[in-house]
Amino acid sequence: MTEPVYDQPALVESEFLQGLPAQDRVAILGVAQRRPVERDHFLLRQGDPADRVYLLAQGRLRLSTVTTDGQEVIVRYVAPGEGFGVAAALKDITYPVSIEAVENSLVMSWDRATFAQLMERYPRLAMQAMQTLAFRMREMQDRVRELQTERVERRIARALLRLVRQTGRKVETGVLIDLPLTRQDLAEMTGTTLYTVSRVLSQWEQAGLVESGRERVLIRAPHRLVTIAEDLPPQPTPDK
Amino acid sequence: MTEPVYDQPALVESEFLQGLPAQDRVAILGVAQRRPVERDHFLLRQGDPADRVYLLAQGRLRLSTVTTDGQEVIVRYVAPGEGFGVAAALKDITYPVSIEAVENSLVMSWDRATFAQLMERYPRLAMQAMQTLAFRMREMQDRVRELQTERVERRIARALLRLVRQTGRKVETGVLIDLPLTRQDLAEMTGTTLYTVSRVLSQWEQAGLVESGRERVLIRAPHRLVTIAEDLPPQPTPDK
DNA sequence: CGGCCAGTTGACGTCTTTCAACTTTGGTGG
DNA sequence: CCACCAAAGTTGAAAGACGTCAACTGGCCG
Repeated sequence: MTEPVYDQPALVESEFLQGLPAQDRVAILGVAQRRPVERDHFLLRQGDPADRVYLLAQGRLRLSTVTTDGQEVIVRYVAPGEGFGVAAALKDITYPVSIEAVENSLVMSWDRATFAQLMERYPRLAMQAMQTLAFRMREMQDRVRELQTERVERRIARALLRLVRQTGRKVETGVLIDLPLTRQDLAEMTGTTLYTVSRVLSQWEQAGLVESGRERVLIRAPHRLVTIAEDLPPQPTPDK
Repeated sequence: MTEPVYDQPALVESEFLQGLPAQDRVAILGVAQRRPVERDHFLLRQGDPADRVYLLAQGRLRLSTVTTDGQEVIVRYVAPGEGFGVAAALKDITYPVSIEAVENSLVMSWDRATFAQLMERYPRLAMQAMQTLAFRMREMQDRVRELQTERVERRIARALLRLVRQTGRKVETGVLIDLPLTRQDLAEMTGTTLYTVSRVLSQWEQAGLVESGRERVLIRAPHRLVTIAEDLPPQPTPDK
């Protein structure tokens, strides 16, 4: 994992470098700093000076904040090809999240000044950064709406479906969320407790919706999960 | 309110035009469309095609979404000098929020293509737009954290303090939130019900913290509200 | 003057958390 | 290779925060 990084599919198809000709992509990636981060290690901690813009080349990261009284909140998982730290490097003095690798990962990064120059030189890059920010903004807004209006069960369903989209891997019996994922993690994503997550998953397991074990969730019936997430009429039983 | 708009303090100090020389500001504002929106009227509705970028010159707006089952969520209030619709016009086909004037207002706007040209011509404008997005992003993240980890009372305290910062007006007995604000509005900002808001405000009124009436909230002891919002040691409780 | 809208408050229900005790799983070292 | 241990998960019971429903008050405006 040392040489051929520039033409990895994750980087070529990356939202981050979208719309840029191959030669510009190479130029931009060429001046990036590269750094491997091992599983369970932190790339940086909440409160560190926000001086770099990042792009994930390989692996998987988790961004989380911890409140003053110690409660953790998972802000999001980062997949290969996604940028992160853009907003912070642009606006803040320190990063508002801690960043941990949940798989062995490789991150590319530019310091703030370099990235500013790059954006100036490649306006397309600036445009992309902006669109990404706009997109994340929208996601956050949706999450606020969810938290304000929806019950726990539905929020968990949505969280799982998001994970399926981002890191789902098809297997014979369904879609596996290809990530070590504890009850606690799900709780921190949805604003509930690990106990409630455990109860909900148990119930779904009974119903044949999912199959879950230690740090592992397999979705057996994604469409039924969707009906829970969207409050559609209960599929198999058309009574009422 | 028809002629001298360009040099209004709200526009000069606007985050939106920050860092631009006066003559560029005039140029940018010069090509803007201007439109008054009367109190209780909608500038646009959730689902309308997102084709314009806006800047509020005067008045006050409320951005809100309504869920499929009819529950409303207030995303934020907009004060003079603030831009809005930037993320949507950049990324989406339709606006994700409805925008209503809570006071008689005047909005400036540019269509998407014009705004793109302006950003190209005045890179500083693009930079500002980006920083604003980054800032909003951070706010949203904070709100998610709040919703996930804090009790209703504290969320209401925080919401009021935010409103104080944005639209507080000093009067003899405290700080008045200078906006028609119902219990329902506060509930939609904090993810609770108007009943709970009413109970909390009543309780605070008993304690001499606030004074509230129909569509009106006056903060008598902001510092004590802060202790509720931040969970500081339960402050030396003076008599009263 | 009547109707309407915002607000208040009690009673009650329920979703979710909290606490505690327990089981299961998987990695590690003897 | 197996036993052990810590971490992850499960589940019952009880408490509590908050939502829901209903009845009521009060101010405002046509």
